[in-house]
Amino acid sequence: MQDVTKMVSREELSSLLRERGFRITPQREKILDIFFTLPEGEHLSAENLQNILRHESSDISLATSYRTLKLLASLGVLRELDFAEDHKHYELVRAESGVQHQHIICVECGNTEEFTSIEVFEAAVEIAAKAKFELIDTQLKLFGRCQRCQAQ
Amino acid sequence: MQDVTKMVSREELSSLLRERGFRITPQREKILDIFFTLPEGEHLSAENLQNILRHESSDISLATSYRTLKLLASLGVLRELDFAEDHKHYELVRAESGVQHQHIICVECGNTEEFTSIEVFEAAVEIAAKAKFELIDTQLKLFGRCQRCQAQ
DNA sequence: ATAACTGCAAACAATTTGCATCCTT
DNA sequence: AAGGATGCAAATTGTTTGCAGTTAT
Repeated sequence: MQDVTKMVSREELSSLLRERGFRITPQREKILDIFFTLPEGEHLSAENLQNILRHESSDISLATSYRTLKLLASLGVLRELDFAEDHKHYELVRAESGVQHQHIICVECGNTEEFTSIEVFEAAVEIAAKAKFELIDTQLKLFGRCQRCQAQ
Repeated sequence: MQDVTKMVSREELSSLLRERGFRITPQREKILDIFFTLPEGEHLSAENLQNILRHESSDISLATSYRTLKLLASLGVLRELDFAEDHKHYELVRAESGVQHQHIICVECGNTEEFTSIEVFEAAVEIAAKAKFELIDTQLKLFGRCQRCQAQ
C-alpha cells in the first residue's frame, strides 16, 4: 500500500522532472522518499530534513536540501508553509483536489494541529474567481492559545 | 476625524504599555503614528518603516524599529504577516471584532490584494472552538496568478 | 560529451543581542 | 535614583550562491 503510493509518486516525479529538463538524482529521490514515509500532516523544515538524513546516514548537503525543497515546491510536489517562526516548512501535497489541510497554531507553545474545511476552500475558490486569480494554494492559519496553555 | 482616531489610539497605547510596565517613548509613538497615517490595508516591513522614518528625518535605529514592531505585535496593536517573502510585514489591527482582512498573493509578480470574508471568519471561530483554542488571529493567504501574469 | 547537479565554503539578508549610555517614571 | 529603552556594532539564523569537480542523459 505504502509502496504503491511511493511508486506512483516516483514515476510522477520522474516525468515531472524530465518534462522540464531536470535530472533524476539519488538525492532528489531520497528526499522525496522521506516526505512519503512521513505521517500525513507532518511538515519538515530544511533542518528537520537534515536531521533525518543524518540519522539514515544519507549525507546530502544542506545546500542541496534547500535547492531540492525549492525545486519540489515549484513543481507543486511540496507545499511551502510558514508559521510565525523564522524558517519555512514543507509538506507533501497529497490531494489533487485542492482541499488542503490547514493549521491552527498555538502562539505560546508553538504546537500546531491540522484541520480541513470545505467551507474555507469554497470561499477561497469564489474569492479567487472574483479577483480573477488562478488559484494555486489556499493557506489558512489560525493563531491562538491551545487548551493547555490557557490553563498555564 | 483622523485626529480623533489617533488620539484614541494614543491613549490606548499608553495604557497598554503602562499596564505591563513598558514605557512610552517618542520612538514608539512615532512608529505607531506612521501606522495610523497609512492607508487602510497597507502593511510595512521593517525596512519600509525605516525608509518612511528616514524621509521624515526621524532617526530611529533599525534595532529599535524591530524591537518596537515585535512589542506592538505582542500587544495586539499590530498584526504580523508573512507572505512568501523573506521578511515580515506589519499592519495596524483596526477592528476589534476579529474580522480581519485577508490577502490574495500573486506568486509570479508578488502583488497582493485584500479581501474580507465573513464565511471564513465564522469557519475559523467554529474550528477554534472545536479544537479548544482561544482564537487570536485568522490569516488566510490565497496564492495564485493574477490576471496580468496569466496573460504573460 | 555536455549540461545539470552536488558539496563546500563564502556570501547574504533579515533579525537579534550585548553593552554602554540615555531617558521615562 | 533605578530600570527600562535606545543606538551602535557585532553576532546569529536561515537561506542562497560561485565554483570546481561529479554524474545523469
